[in-house]
Amino acid sequence: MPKRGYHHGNLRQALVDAALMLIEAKGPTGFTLSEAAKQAGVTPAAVYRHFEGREDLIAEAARQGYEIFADVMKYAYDKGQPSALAAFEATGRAYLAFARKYPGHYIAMFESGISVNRTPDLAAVSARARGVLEKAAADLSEHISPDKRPPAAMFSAHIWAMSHGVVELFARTAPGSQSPFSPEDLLETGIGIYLRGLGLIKPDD
Amino acid sequence: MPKRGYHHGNLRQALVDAALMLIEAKGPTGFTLSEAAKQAGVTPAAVYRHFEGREDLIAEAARQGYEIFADVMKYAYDKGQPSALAAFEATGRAYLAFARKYPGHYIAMFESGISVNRTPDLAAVSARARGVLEKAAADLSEHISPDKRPPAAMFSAHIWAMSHGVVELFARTAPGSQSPFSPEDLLETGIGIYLRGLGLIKPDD
DNA sequence: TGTACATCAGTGAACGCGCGTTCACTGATGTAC
DNA sequence: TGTACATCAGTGAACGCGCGTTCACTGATGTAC
Repeated sequence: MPKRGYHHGNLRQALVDAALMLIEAKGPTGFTLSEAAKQAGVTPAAVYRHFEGREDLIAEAARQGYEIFADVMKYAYDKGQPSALAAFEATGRAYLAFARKYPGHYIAMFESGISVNRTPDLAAVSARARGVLEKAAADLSEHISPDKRPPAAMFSAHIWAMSHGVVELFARTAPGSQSPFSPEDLLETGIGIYLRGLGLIKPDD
Repeated sequence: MPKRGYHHGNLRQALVDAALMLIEAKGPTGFTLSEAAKQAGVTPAAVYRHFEGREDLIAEAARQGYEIFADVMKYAYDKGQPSALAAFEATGRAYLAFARKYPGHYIAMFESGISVNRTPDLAAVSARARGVLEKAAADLSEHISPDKRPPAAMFSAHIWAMSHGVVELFARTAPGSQSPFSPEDLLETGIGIYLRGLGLIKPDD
């Protein structure tokens, strides 16, 4: 911690970080402006130099989350190239890894109730994230014979839903309490079975 | 609305109903004891004749939700008999139907942050609900050759996760805004592809 | 290099609010005789 | 059938609390000359 005089130096980001910690620790409900300010070593009123209010601060936390999320997904996608299948599976793993590594961001993004259409910024970055997943799905979709190919947006939605469901139901609780399987295993096998259903993995592989 | 004297008559249930309405309308955060009391036409203090406090009231709402949920799932399961496949698919549809029809209960159960282990009652009824899904999965699992059969608890978890994900991501927003597919279609096709992956549906069906 | 001044980022006191909860109370209901 | 009394379900006033937000302010910083 650098010495701190009257001026903070980087209060804006310090507040976002504090908000993320609080959200992670106590849920989006538990987060309060005052506490975030206190944790950043500053009066509640100081927050208003940098944000319009409580909601605005959460939105910024979510925005940064989407930014990281989109990057992470893109990186996984690229790494899986040139195999469409490998790229797709990698994004699935990346989803869960993101939720685990950035729980505060994840909660701000998906559980805080802030709308993705709150600001153009937020809408843009969330669209970018969704775009990566849909691109991965579209690539993969090329390998399915056209007559039995579901829309790419549909199966990217399936995978997104399963990933989100695994996070919410099985990755959030005390380890091992909810289910005998790790979230990673659950998602890996789930996606595997699903892809087999699409004929993209050999039945006996 | 029956006439109301000094005594309410059925305040306990009236409070639960008010809580459900409020939760549905404003999320688990928006719900307050005082407002629920007001909506039931009663002083906030009266709540304490029937509940230990705010949390206790939410827990009761969740408990009633699990009760309905378990019944609904069981009914769907029974209706699908004697076909294990039909029974399983019916429970999937019932899941989504429940989330749609009882949004307040659903939120109280899965998004309010109350622990299922809060009381023995709550734990029991939630276990009953999960039991139905696992039974349906176990039945179905009989039709998979033993050497390539995943644990029943695992694929019931897969389906639960996908169902929950569909509800959270696609069934909660303004109709049609989030996705070009209806949640029902999404879940139906998703489960279909998944079951095909397990070899339980013919590849070209 | 030194000084005057504009700009900016924080303070701290105050606000009104609605919350959950408590308490002594009172009005209504039901039951024993 | 009537009366006394116990029980119960509500009232209403009060509480302390922490919240988000506002305001006039002041201390620190940077820049023009």
